[in-house]
Amino acid sequence: MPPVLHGPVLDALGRRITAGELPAGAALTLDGIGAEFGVSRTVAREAMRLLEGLGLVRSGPRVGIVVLPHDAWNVLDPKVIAWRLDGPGRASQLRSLTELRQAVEPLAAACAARGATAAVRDELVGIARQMRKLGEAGEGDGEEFLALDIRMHELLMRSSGNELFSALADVVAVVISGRTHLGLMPAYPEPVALDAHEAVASAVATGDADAAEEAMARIVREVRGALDAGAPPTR
Amino acid sequence: MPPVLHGPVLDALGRRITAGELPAGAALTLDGIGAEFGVSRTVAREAMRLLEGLGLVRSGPRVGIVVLPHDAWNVLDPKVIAWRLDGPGRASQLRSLTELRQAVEPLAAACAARGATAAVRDELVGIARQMRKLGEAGEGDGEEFLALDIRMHELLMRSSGNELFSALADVVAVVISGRTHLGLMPAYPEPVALDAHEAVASAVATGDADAAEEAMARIVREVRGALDAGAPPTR
DNA sequence: CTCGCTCATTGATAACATCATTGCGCGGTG
DNA sequence: CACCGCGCAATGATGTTATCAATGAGCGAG
Repeated sequence: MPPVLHGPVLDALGRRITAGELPAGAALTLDGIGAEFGVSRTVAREAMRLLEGLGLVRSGPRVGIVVLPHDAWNVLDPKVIAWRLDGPGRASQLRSLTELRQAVEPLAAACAARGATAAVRDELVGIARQMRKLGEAGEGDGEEFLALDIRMHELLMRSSGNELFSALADVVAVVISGRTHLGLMPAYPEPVALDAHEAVASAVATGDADAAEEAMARIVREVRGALDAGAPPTR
Repeated sequence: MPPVLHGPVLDALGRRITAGELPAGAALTLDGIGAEFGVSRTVAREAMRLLEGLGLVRSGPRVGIVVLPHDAWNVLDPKVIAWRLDGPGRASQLRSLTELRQAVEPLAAACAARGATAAVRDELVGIARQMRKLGEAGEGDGEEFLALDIRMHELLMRSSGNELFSALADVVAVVISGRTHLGLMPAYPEPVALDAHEAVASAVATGDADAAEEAMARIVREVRGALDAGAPPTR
């Protein structure tokens, strides 16, 4: 894919705004953007349109491009989420997203238990087995364990039969990855987490929706507990 | 607000794509769009960029603008949701969204019970009281009852203290409204629904998170049951 | 069958016209 | 003299058009 010119501009501005470096009410102009990034007004305009579509800015004659307050942002858009997970609000964003996971993943697991294909059920069981092996070997904070963890949650979300849950699969993947790379992951995972992952896999494999939901709720509760312990609420 | 020129173009194309009128793989050209809507290439391009940002299309030199398969769409974006709630996939979209509500609203209610302001707690109790009055008077399918219903759910989502839940408040409002206007609302609401709404309000008022969560789960279960009865699953 | 050419179509820039918004200054008034 | 309202001009977005560069899909030649 050719690196489209407005891409870097959009990215830079998006980061600045979501990081709070450009606070609500701050004003930009197309000429200013064009001059700073060395691009034409047209490119600056396209980046601005995208930002407008994300609810980050509003533009009007004479006023230029004004940054909107954060409650106007499309906080569910993957781009916005990615930007915020990079900036200073990382911990807070991780907490919000984990809360969303807490709401969605148990139900998604229940749906998957009802609708997953045989291939998916098999893969889940295999993943859970490997996770236990790695976890008991002290590789609970390694990349391989992380990949399995992500794969399992992604499989569950995408097999839920609900496109809205599927759309959240990438977000969940980023959150899981963020937790590991923030160093919140113990080298030896809590046995309760390994048990719960196995329980989810076998519940989905046998089509037991209630058990899958309950086991997944245990997983997410543990995640949230670890997060709170590592970074106490600052609200 | 001045009717920006690319707005109608974006809207029309978005509807066509989400409605399936332009299937995945269909190709457009900027000149074609410009000619059809009587706008310049620049405006057509801006509309296209927005569509690209929503994951509906991809564009490249020589290939024109190609419609992407639906699993690339930003199905959580409010614009996409609104379009799909209008088109032929309305019932299916309503089911998906209700499932999302089922996941999110109970937890949001629990959070609200922990963090809502005194003013919000009072308003919730008042709303529940009015809802019962209207419901028992046979106004359960009226606009006034609908407005109260929406207001209550919106208040809860926005008082959850989680911006991601807040962002879903509009979506929930549209879903509730859609249910009424699809004629799935009984003139006399189920007494269980009125009871549950009152239970949520009083649980939040007293700060009982568990009770709020449980009562909200009852509400959403009832909603989903009504939806399934009115439009049996076609998956 | 494969390589390479061609041309349609997007990507990007520039110059220009238009128009809404806003802030400032002018004049009138209490 | 202070204050308020009105209109005007500066500003910057919106939209159009023209032009060139880049690219890649399809086709034709070898």
